[in-house]
Amino acid sequence: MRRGVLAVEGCRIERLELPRRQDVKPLTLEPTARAFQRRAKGRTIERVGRAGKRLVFELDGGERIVFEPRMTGLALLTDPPTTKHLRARFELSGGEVDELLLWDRRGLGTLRLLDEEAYAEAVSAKLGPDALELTPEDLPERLGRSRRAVKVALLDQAIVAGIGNIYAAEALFVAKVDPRRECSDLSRAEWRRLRQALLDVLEEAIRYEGSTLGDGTYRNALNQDGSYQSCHRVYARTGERCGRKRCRGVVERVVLGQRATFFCPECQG
DNA sequence: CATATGTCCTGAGAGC
DNA sequence: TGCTCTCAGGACATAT
Repeated sequence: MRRGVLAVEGCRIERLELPRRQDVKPLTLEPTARAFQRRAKGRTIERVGRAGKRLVFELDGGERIVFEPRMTGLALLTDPPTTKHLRARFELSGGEVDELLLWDRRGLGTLRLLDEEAYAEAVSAKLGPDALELTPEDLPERLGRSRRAVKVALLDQAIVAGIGNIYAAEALFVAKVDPRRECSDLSRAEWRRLRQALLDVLEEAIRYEGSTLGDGTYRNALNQDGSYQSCHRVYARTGERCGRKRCRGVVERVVLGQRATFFCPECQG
């Protein structure tokens, strides 16, 4: 998502529109709309960064705009999937593109404008190391004594930042680790495999521009489908044969920590 | 302190 | 057709 909107770097925010409709709940904003618009206006977006799953627009002057898309939020440079769920429109000047749109069907996402202190407190301090920069020691150090199911722990952003439900399931499959296993039961070798699987799966998914599921949730910044869904080994493949050579298993679905979890009970020991 | 659960919101698809 | 039910790239407040 970050790569798709890199073109807004160097752009100046001329105006921020926050469309409101009575048939959808307004975007969760901090601070309030007027203050947000006033503080954003005239600022230049110096850099587009990322904090786990959040998109971070670093402004001149040190403030940051943080977009947290949750399930169905998108950042776009072109027309969104529907106009009904357009949540914000930044009118830009002086750069490669002239607008940045934030769209969110379910509206669970948030948009915040934070000074450096608030950012450190409300964002940085709440996130563990980034999943793409995990060291071999991070997982065993942070989870080695936890009694939680390993899949639930991987989704905890304070442990590791950036892992979502699809990629937790896929990485556990690649690493041959049962998602239901208690963290404290995993061996060093399993933690090592899991780290490598997370890096591989996430990097591959980024190259494929994410997973567009059946309801068309995730799209890239140009409102095009991602293609990683065709690479899913277990996610949403309940009842299908495990793709691993010589494995006779069938993909199962269980619920762990309120989230659907897919795995092969045969080869994920 | 660590871990579990309910809740926020909208729309698609299944089943009757 | 129209209804109800379940489910969904997530995170947080609150309870235990």
